[in-house]
Amino acid sequence: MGRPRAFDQPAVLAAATDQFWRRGYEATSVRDLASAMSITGASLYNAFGDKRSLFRRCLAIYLDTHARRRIAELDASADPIDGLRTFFDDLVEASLRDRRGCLLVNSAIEVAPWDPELAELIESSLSEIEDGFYRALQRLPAGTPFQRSRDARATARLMLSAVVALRVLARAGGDGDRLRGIAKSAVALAGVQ
Amino acid sequence: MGRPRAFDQPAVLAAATDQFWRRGYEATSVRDLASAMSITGASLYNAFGDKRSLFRRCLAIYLDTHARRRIAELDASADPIDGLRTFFDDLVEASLRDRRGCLLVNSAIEVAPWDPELAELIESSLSEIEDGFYRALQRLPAGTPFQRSRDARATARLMLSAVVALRVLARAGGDGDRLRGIAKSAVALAGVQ
DNA sequence: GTAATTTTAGATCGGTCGATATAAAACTTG
DNA sequence: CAAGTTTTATATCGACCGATCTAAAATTAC
Repeated sequence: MGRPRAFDQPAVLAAATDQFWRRGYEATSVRDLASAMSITGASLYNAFGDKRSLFRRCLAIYLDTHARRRIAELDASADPIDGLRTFFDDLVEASLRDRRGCLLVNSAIEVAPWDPELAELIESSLSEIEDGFYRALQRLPAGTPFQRSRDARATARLMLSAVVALRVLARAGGDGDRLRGIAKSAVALAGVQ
Repeated sequence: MGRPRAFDQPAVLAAATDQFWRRGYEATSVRDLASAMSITGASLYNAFGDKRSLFRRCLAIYLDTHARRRIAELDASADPIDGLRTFFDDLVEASLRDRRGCLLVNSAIEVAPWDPELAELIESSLSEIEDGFYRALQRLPAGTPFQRSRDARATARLMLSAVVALRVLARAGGDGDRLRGIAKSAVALAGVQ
């Protein structure tokens, strides 16, 4: 069986993800990655293949541990409006605390135009978020002011926009008031206030 | 006073802008730029200084010729709702036709976190867009359904979100239905439908 | 025409890029 | 312990990075 790996795979993948998340794909060199992961370049190529393959694994892990978790919480909320409010409030808080933005959104701009396979992964993740909002809107009681006036699919798409833009603006250094305004309006789309 | 430049400055700046717009800052090399501008590397450095200075000029020109133009048209519209509808319909059309996204939004993600001076330029441009929406909302007649129920500043911020996200999603290859749904909901924020 | 000035073109600087070759070190299996 | 296998560390590959130097070409002012 040969010599076992000396490093903890999930830990070094998390370190690589952090690099890609902060710096982006192009600006992160293999040496940056190896240094952040505390392994050598040879070990990196040996264990993960080339830079792109490593990025793909990091993005997939990110989507599982960050993006899908929030949607699952929204689905699990007893009241959809409470769920939406929690979703956006948490997202604003997290975005103000951590200015890296969202690896999914960052990659949508930097990677998707040049990598059809990753573009498909990114596209399907965005659809998962949109669909999560759509399900929350469908759960609204029949008498809610929302139902009479708006198209649930189009509204879910504007909520997805709010998520994307929150992450972009937070990464660019936007102040908290703007982010909170976006969140407030996004929740209001569901018909409250 | 010496030999005059052989190239057309606005034209080569437009060519450089296109490179940065399509490929991003990091992935565009000085040789890529010189080739696209049909000048040599030495001429580039001679006329525009280093890569960052050239980028700064390209971004400033982009903001003047693309971003501010749309806001001015919104301000000039007779009916604010018509103006908003035209704004978003045109933006969707342009985004589907041209998948480069928006240099401002792309730069907000790639450049702003690492360049405080450019971050300030980007931030103020985003504010100009937000303020344009705010002015349109303020122009709505007093009896409009919008005025009673929503906060104009927060609504303008969600409209800004729609612009940002439209550009991100278009660059990532999102289909037209999603983009049109965002535009529809964004216009509906003003109280119609 | 001459001198001064500026832009050209091409070569090249040290440094870093992604990726790999080599071989020593470390572990499993028999 | 010995054979076999895999991971390590180091050095290095050719290519490209941003930036600059040199010198020829082109134009001005005098």
